[in-house]
Amino acid sequence: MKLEAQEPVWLIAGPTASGKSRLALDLATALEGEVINADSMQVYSDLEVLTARPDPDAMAARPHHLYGVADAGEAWSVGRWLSEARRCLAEIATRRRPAVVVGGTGLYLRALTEGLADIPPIPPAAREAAAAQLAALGEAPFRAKLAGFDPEAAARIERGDALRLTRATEVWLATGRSLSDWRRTSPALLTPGQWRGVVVDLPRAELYRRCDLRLADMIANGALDEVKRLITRDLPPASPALKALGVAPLAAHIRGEASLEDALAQAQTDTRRYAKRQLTWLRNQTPDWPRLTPGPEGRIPVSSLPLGA
RNA sequence: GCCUGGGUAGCUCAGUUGGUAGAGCAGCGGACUGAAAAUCCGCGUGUCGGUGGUUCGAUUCCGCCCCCAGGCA
Repeated sequence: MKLEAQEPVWLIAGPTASGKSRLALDLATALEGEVINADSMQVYSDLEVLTARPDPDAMAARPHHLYGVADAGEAWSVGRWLSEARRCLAEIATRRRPAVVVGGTGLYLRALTEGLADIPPIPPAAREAAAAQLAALGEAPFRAKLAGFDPEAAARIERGDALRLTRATEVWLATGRSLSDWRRTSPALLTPGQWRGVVVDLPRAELYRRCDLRLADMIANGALDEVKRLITRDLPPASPALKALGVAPLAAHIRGEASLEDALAQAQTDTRRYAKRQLTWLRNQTPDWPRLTPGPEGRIPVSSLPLGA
Protein backbone atom coordinates (compact mmCIF):
# COMPACT_ATOMS: atom_id res chain seq x y z
CA MET A 1 0.00 0.00 0.00
CA LYS A 2 1.33 3.38 -0.94
CA LEU A 3 0.45 6.39 1.07
CA GLU A 4 -0.75 9.51 -0.64
CA ALA A 5 -0.09 11.84 2.22
CA GLN A 6 -0.38 15.52 1.58
CA GLU A 7 1.57 16.33 4.68
CA PRO A 8 4.99 14.94 5.44
CA VAL A 9 5.08 12.29 8.12
CA TRP A 10 7.11 13.48 11.08
CA LEU A 11 9.46 11.02 12.69
CA ILE A 12 10.74 11.93 16.12
CA ALA A 13 13.54 9.79 17.49
CA GLY A 14 15.66 10.15 20.60
CA PRO A 15 16.84 8.29 23.64
CA THR A 16 14.55 7.42 26.51
CA ALA A 17 13.62 10.27 28.86
CA SER A 18 14.71 12.88 26.35
CA GLY A 19 11.33 14.55 26.05
CA LYS A 20 10.27 13.08 22.70
CA SER A 21 6.66 12.52 23.72
CA ARG A 22 6.32 16.10 24.85
CA LEU A 23 7.67 17.36 21.54
CA ALA A 24 5.40 15.00 19.62
CA LEU A 25 2.35 16.30 21.46
CA ASP A 26 3.37 19.91 20.97
CA LEU A 27 3.94 19.32 17.28
CA ALA A 28 0.70 17.40 16.83
CA THR A 29 -1.13 20.18 18.63
CA ALA A 30 0.43 22.85 16.44
CA LEU A 31 -0.31 20.95 13.23
CA GLU A 32 -3.62 19.47 14.39
CA GLY A 33 -2.06 16.13 13.68
CA GLU A 34 -2.11 12.69 15.26
CA VAL A 35 0.56 10.82 17.18
CA ILE A 36 1.70 7.27 16.46
CA ASN A 37 3.83 5.36 18.94
CA ALA A 38 7.08 3.84 17.69
CA ASP A 39 8.23 2.34 20.94
CA SER A 40 8.32 -1.43 21.21
CA MET A 41 7.26 -1.47 24.86
CA GLN A 42 4.69 1.31 24.98
CA VAL A 43 2.40 -0.85 22.88
CA TYR A 44 1.73 -3.13 25.86
CA SER A 45 -1.24 -2.13 27.97
CA ASP A 46 0.20 -3.75 31.09
CA LEU A 47 3.18 -1.40 31.01
CA GLU A 48 1.93 2.07 31.63
CA VAL A 49 4.05 3.46 34.44
CA LEU A 50 7.21 1.63 33.52
CA THR A 51 7.20 2.77 29.90
CA ALA A 52 6.28 6.37 30.75
CA ARG A 53 3.30 6.24 28.47
CA PRO A 54 1.83 9.69 27.80
CA ASP A 55 -0.67 10.59 30.53
CA PRO A 56 -4.44 10.68 29.91
CA ASP A 57 -4.42 14.44 29.43
CA ALA A 58 -1.86 14.18 26.68
CA MET A 59 -3.67 11.27 25.08
CA ALA A 60 -6.90 13.26 25.13
CA ALA A 61 -5.37 16.41 23.73
CA ARG A 62 -4.63 14.83 20.33
CA PRO A 63 -5.36 11.35 18.94
CA HIS A 64 -2.69 8.88 20.01
CA HIS A 65 -2.23 5.54 18.29
CA LEU A 66 -0.55 2.26 19.24
CA TYR A 67 -0.17 3.10 22.92
CA GLY A 68 -1.20 0.30 25.25
CA VAL A 69 -3.00 -1.56 22.48
CA ALA A 70 -1.45 -4.98 23.04
CA ASP A 71 -1.74 -7.43 25.89
CA ALA A 72 1.52 -8.41 27.54
CA GLY A 73 0.69 -11.98 26.59
CA GLU A 74 1.03 -11.06 22.94
CA ALA A 75 4.42 -10.96 21.30
CA TRP A 76 4.66 -7.95 19.07
CA SER A 77 7.53 -7.47 16.71
CA VAL A 78 8.78 -4.95 14.23
CA GLY A 79 6.66 -6.65 11.59
CA ARG A 80 3.51 -6.52 13.64
CA TRP A 81 4.17 -2.92 14.54
CA LEU A 82 4.83 -1.94 10.95
CA SER A 83 1.55 -3.33 9.71
CA GLU A 84 -0.33 -1.51 12.48
CA ALA A 85 1.56 1.70 11.82
CA ARG A 86 0.78 1.39 8.12
CA ARG A 87 -2.90 1.11 8.96
CA CYS A 88 -2.76 4.14 11.26
CA LEU A 89 -0.92 6.23 8.69
CA ALA A 90 -3.48 5.35 6.05
CA GLU A 91 -6.35 6.31 8.33
CA ILE A 92 -4.73 9.58 9.29
CA ALA A 93 -4.07 10.33 5.65
CA THR A 94 -7.76 9.93 4.84
CA ARG A 95 -8.44 12.59 7.46
CA ARG A 96 -5.84 14.77 5.76
CA ARG A 97 -4.03 15.20 9.02
CA PRO A 98 -0.31 15.20 9.59
CA ALA A 99 1.10 12.18 11.41
CA VAL A 100 3.78 12.40 14.08
CA VAL A 101 5.52 9.09 14.68
CA VAL A 102 7.52 9.16 17.89
CA GLY A 103 9.54 6.54 19.67
CA GLY A 104 12.84 5.28 20.85
CA THR A 105 12.81 2.08 18.84
CA GLY A 106 15.07 3.02 15.97
CA LEU A 107 14.38 -0.20 14.14
CA TYR A 108 10.71 0.62 13.92
CA LEU A 109 11.34 4.04 12.45
CA ARG A 110 13.78 2.56 10.01
CA ALA A 111 11.23 -0.04 8.95
CA LEU A 112 9.08 2.90 7.94
CA THR A 113 11.74 4.71 5.92
CA GLU A 114 13.69 1.79 4.52
CA GLY A 115 11.17 -1.00 4.56
CA LEU A 116 11.18 -4.44 6.02
CA ALA A 117 11.69 -7.72 4.20
CA ASP A 118 8.33 -9.31 3.49
CA ILE A 119 9.10 -12.55 5.29
CA PRO A 120 6.09 -14.65 6.26
CA PRO A 121 5.60 -15.53 9.92
CA ILE A 122 8.03 -18.25 10.95
CA PRO A 123 6.36 -21.20 12.67
CA PRO A 124 7.60 -21.73 16.22
CA ALA A 125 8.74 -25.21 15.24
CA ALA A 126 11.33 -23.76 12.86
CA ARG A 127 12.67 -21.45 15.52
CA GLU A 128 12.83 -24.29 18.00
CA ALA A 129 14.62 -26.48 15.48
CA ALA A 130 17.19 -23.77 14.82
CA ALA A 131 17.75 -23.18 18.52
CA ALA A 132 18.09 -26.90 19.15
CA GLN A 133 20.66 -27.18 16.38
CA LEU A 134 22.68 -24.34 17.78
CA ALA A 135 22.63 -25.91 21.22
CA ALA A 136 23.59 -29.32 19.87
CA LEU A 137 26.32 -28.25 17.47
CA GLY A 138 27.91 -25.33 19.24
CA GLU A 139 28.33 -21.94 17.67
CA ALA A 140 31.19 -22.43 15.22
CA PRO A 141 29.78 -25.52 13.45
CA PHE A 142 26.31 -23.97 13.49
CA ARG A 143 27.68 -20.88 11.84
CA ALA A 144 29.53 -22.98 9.28
CA LYS A 145 26.26 -24.67 8.43
CA LEU A 146 24.58 -21.30 8.11
CA ALA A 147 27.33 -20.24 5.72
CA GLY A 148 26.20 -23.04 3.45
CA PHE A 149 22.87 -21.38 2.68
CA ASP A 150 23.42 -17.78 3.84
CA PRO A 151 27.10 -16.86 3.67
CA GLU A 152 26.35 -13.17 4.09
CA ALA A 153 24.55 -13.68 7.38
CA ALA A 154 27.24 -16.08 8.59
CA ALA A 155 29.87 -13.43 7.95
CA ARG A 156 27.83 -10.52 9.25
CA ILE A 157 26.50 -11.79 12.57
CA GLU A 158 28.80 -11.18 15.50
CA ARG A 159 30.21 -13.95 17.58
CA GLY A 160 27.93 -14.99 20.40
CA ASP A 161 24.81 -13.48 18.90
CA ALA A 162 22.62 -16.55 19.23
CA LEU A 163 19.46 -14.60 18.48
CA ARG A 164 20.55 -13.52 15.02
CA LEU A 165 22.19 -16.84 14.20
CA THR A 166 19.01 -18.74 14.95
CA ARG A 167 16.89 -16.17 13.16
CA ALA A 168 18.89 -16.55 9.95
CA THR A 169 18.60 -20.31 10.22
CA GLU A 170 14.91 -20.44 11.04
CA VAL A 171 14.08 -18.26 8.05
CA TRP A 172 15.93 -20.68 5.79
CA LEU A 173 14.31 -23.71 7.40
CA ALA A 174 10.81 -22.28 7.13
CA THR A 175 10.95 -20.56 3.75
CA GLY A 176 13.74 -22.22 1.80
CA ARG A 177 15.08 -18.74 1.12
CA SER A 178 17.94 -17.12 2.96
CA LEU A 179 17.37 -14.16 5.23
CA SER A 180 19.92 -12.15 3.26
CA ASP A 181 18.01 -12.91 0.09
CA TRP A 182 14.71 -11.84 1.63
CA ARG A 183 16.28 -8.63 2.76
CA ARG A 184 17.18 -7.63 -0.77
CA THR A 185 13.53 -6.79 -1.41
CA SER A 186 12.32 -4.48 1.32
CA PRO A 187 9.97 -1.90 -0.15
CA ALA A 188 9.76 1.17 2.05
CA LEU A 189 6.36 2.45 3.07
CA LEU A 190 7.47 6.05 3.01
CA THR A 191 9.41 7.47 0.10
CA PRO A 192 12.21 9.93 0.80
CA GLY A 193 10.11 13.04 0.21
CA GLN A 194 7.26 11.87 2.40
CA TRP A 195 8.87 12.02 5.78
CA ARG A 196 10.98 14.27 7.92
CA GLY A 197 13.04 12.92 10.77
CA VAL A 198 14.49 14.68 13.78
CA VAL A 199 16.48 13.44 16.75
CA VAL A 200 16.04 14.80 20.26
CA ASP A 201 19.52 15.07 21.64
CA LEU A 202 20.84 16.27 24.96
CA PRO A 203 24.09 16.14 26.89
CA ARG A 204 24.77 12.72 28.25
CA ALA A 205 25.06 13.76 31.90
CA GLU A 206 21.71 15.53 31.65
CA LEU A 207 20.12 12.56 29.94
CA TYR A 208 21.34 10.17 32.63
CA ARG A 209 20.12 12.50 35.33
CA ARG A 210 16.68 12.50 33.75
CA CYS A 211 16.70 8.71 33.46
CA ASP A 212 17.52 8.36 37.16
CA LEU A 213 14.87 10.84 38.22
CA ARG A 214 12.25 9.21 36.08
CA LEU A 215 12.85 5.75 37.51
CA ALA A 216 12.49 7.13 41.03
CA ASP A 217 9.23 8.80 39.96
CA MET A 218 7.97 5.53 38.53
CA ILE A 219 8.49 3.83 41.88
CA ALA A 220 6.55 6.62 43.54
CA ASN A 221 3.77 6.27 40.99
CA GLY A 222 2.89 2.62 41.17
CA ALA A 223 5.61 0.83 39.24
CA LEU A 224 5.82 -1.88 41.89
CA ASP A 225 2.11 -2.63 41.69
CA GLU A 226 2.36 -2.72 37.94
CA VAL A 227 5.18 -5.24 38.01
CA LYS A 228 3.39 -7.27 40.69
CA ARG A 229 0.32 -7.54 38.47
CA LEU A 230 2.48 -8.44 35.50
CA ILE A 231 4.45 -11.22 37.16
CA THR A 232 1.41 -12.80 38.79
CA ARG A 233 0.16 -13.51 35.26
CA ASP A 234 2.89 -16.12 34.87
CA LEU A 235 3.52 -15.25 31.25
CA PRO A 236 6.05 -17.26 29.27
CA PRO A 237 9.53 -16.02 30.23
CA ALA A 238 10.25 -15.12 26.62
CA SER A 239 7.35 -12.64 26.45
CA PRO A 240 8.70 -9.37 25.10
CA ALA A 241 6.76 -7.33 27.67
CA LEU A 242 8.76 -8.98 30.45
CA LYS A 243 11.90 -7.54 28.89
CA ALA A 244 10.83 -3.98 29.61
CA LEU A 245 13.35 -2.03 31.63
CA GLY A 246 12.70 -2.27 35.32
CA VAL A 247 10.59 -5.43 35.26
CA ALA A 248 13.40 -7.80 36.23
CA PRO A 249 14.93 -5.77 39.07
CA LEU A 250 11.56 -4.76 40.53
CA ALA A 251 10.31 -8.33 40.27
CA ALA A 252 13.40 -9.44 42.18
CA HIS A 253 12.53 -6.99 44.92
CA ILE A 254 8.91 -8.13 45.02
CA ARG A 255 10.10 -11.70 45.44
CA GLY A 256 12.23 -10.54 48.37
CA GLU A 257 15.52 -11.10 46.57
CA ALA A 258 16.67 -7.48 46.57
CA SER A 259 16.14 -4.33 48.57
CA LEU A 260 14.06 -1.61 46.99
CA GLU A 261 17.13 0.58 46.96
CA ASP A 262 19.15 -2.00 45.03
CA ALA A 263 16.27 -2.72 42.66
CA LEU A 264 15.88 0.95 41.87
CA ALA A 265 19.61 1.37 41.35
CA GLN A 266 19.67 -1.59 38.99
CA ALA A 267 16.68 -0.32 37.04
CA GLN A 268 18.37 3.06 36.74
CA THR A 269 21.59 1.49 35.53
CA ASP A 270 19.72 -0.64 33.00
CA THR A 271 17.95 2.44 31.73
CA ARG A 272 21.16 4.43 31.38
CA ARG A 273 22.72 1.63 29.41
CA TYR A 274 19.70 1.46 27.18
CA ALA A 275 19.88 5.21 26.58
CA LYS A 276 23.53 4.79 25.66
CA ARG A 277 22.67 2.07 23.13
CA GLN A 278 20.06 4.37 21.64
CA LEU A 279 22.60 7.17 21.38
CA THR A 280 24.98 4.84 19.56
CA TRP A 281 22.25 3.73 17.20
CA LEU A 282 21.07 7.24 16.44
CA ARG A 283 24.59 8.59 16.04
CA ASN A 284 25.50 5.97 13.47
CA GLN A 285 22.18 5.14 11.83
CA THR A 286 20.55 8.55 11.50
CA PRO A 287 23.52 10.90 11.05
CA ASP A 288 21.63 13.20 8.69
CA TRP A 289 18.55 13.74 10.83
CA PRO A 290 18.63 17.21 12.41
CA ARG A 291 19.45 17.26 16.12
CA LEU A 292 17.25 19.24 18.49
CA THR A 293 18.26 19.99 22.06
CA PRO A 294 15.71 20.91 24.74
CA GLY A 295 16.09 24.28 26.42
CA PRO A 296 16.57 24.86 30.14
CA GLU A 297 12.96 23.92 30.89
CA GLY A 298 13.45 20.62 29.12
CA ARG A 299 11.24 21.50 26.19
CA ILE A 300 11.85 21.95 22.51
CA PRO A 301 9.83 24.76 20.95
CA VAL A 302 7.89 23.60 17.92
CA SER A 303 9.24 26.61 16.09
CA SER A 304 12.72 25.05 16.13
CA LEU A 305 11.54 22.16 13.94
CA PRO A 306 12.37 22.31 10.23
CA LEU A 307 8.79 23.19 9.32
CA GLY A 308 7.69 24.40 5.91
CA ALA A 309 8.27 22.84 2.54
C1' G B 1 46.39 9.46 73.45
C1' C B 2 47.64 4.10 72.71
C1' C B 3 46.80 -0.66 69.98
C1' U B 4 45.11 -3.23 65.66
C1' G B 5 43.36 -3.40 60.69
C1' G B 6 42.95 -0.69 56.31
C1' G B 7 44.04 3.52 52.42
C1' U B 8 45.51 0.48 44.85
C1' A B 9 40.53 2.31 38.63
C1' G B 10 34.25 5.96 39.43
C1' C B 11 32.76 1.65 43.36
C1' U B 12 34.04 -3.16 45.93
C1' C B 13 38.53 -5.42 46.18
C1' A B 14 42.93 -8.71 44.54
C1' G B 15 48.17 -8.35 43.74
C1' U B 16 53.33 -7.23 43.31
C1' U B 17 59.17 -12.70 47.77
C1' G B 18 61.39 -4.74 44.99
C1' G B 19 61.37 -4.31 37.99
C1' U B 20 55.40 1.55 37.61
C1' A B 21 49.43 -3.29 38.54
C1' G B 22 44.22 -6.57 37.43
C1' A B 23 39.24 -8.68 38.46
C1' G B 24 33.91 -7.84 39.08
C1' C B 25 30.53 -3.92 38.77
C1' A B 26 30.08 1.07 36.77
C1' G B 27 31.79 3.69 32.35
C1' C B 28 33.19 4.32 27.01
C1' G B 29 33.13 2.85 21.65
C1' G B 30 30.76 -0.39 18.02
C1' A B 31 27.19 -3.83 15.46
C1' C B 32 22.03 -3.91 14.48
C1' U B 33 15.74 -6.12 9.16
C1' G B 34 9.89 -9.93 12.85
C1' A B 35 12.42 -10.74 20.85
C1' A B 36 15.28 -3.97 19.05
C1' A B 37 13.58 -1.34 26.47
C1' A B 38 15.93 -7.30 22.67
C1' U B 39 20.66 -9.55 21.26
C1' C B 40 25.82 -9.27 20.66
C1' C B 41 31.21 -7.48 19.99
C1' G B 42 35.38 -4.52 21.61
C1' C B 43 38.14 -1.12 25.25
C1' G B 44 41.29 -0.57 31.76
C1' U B 45 40.05 4.62 32.15
C1' G B 46 45.42 4.50 37.82
C1' U B 47 50.47 10.31 41.16
C1' C B 48 49.03 2.19 44.07
C1' G B 49 47.14 8.33 50.70
C1' G B 50 51.51 12.08 51.41
C1' U B 51 56.55 12.77 52.33
C1' G B 52 61.61 11.45 53.45
C1' G B 53 65.09 7.15 53.48
C1' U B 54 67.44 2.43 51.70
C1' U B 55 68.12 0.71 46.53
C1' C B 56 70.41 0.68 39.84
C1' G B 57 65.09 0.71 40.63
C1' A B 58 59.90 1.62 45.81
C1' U B 59 53.09 0.89 44.80
C1' U B 60 55.91 -3.13 47.46
C1' C B 61 60.97 -2.52 52.60
C1' C B 62 61.92 1.36 56.75
C1' G B 63 60.77 6.31 59.31
C1' C B 64 57.43 10.29 59.93
C1' C B 65 52.72 12.54 58.71
C1' C B 66 47.42 12.48 57.09
C1' C B 67 42.66 9.89 56.62
C1' C B 68 39.01 5.78 57.70
C1' A B 69 37.12 1.55 60.76
C1' G B 70 37.24 -1.14 65.17
C1' G B 71 39.32 -1.87 70.19
C1' C B 72 41.65 0.11 74.80
C1' A B 73 41.67 4.40 77.56
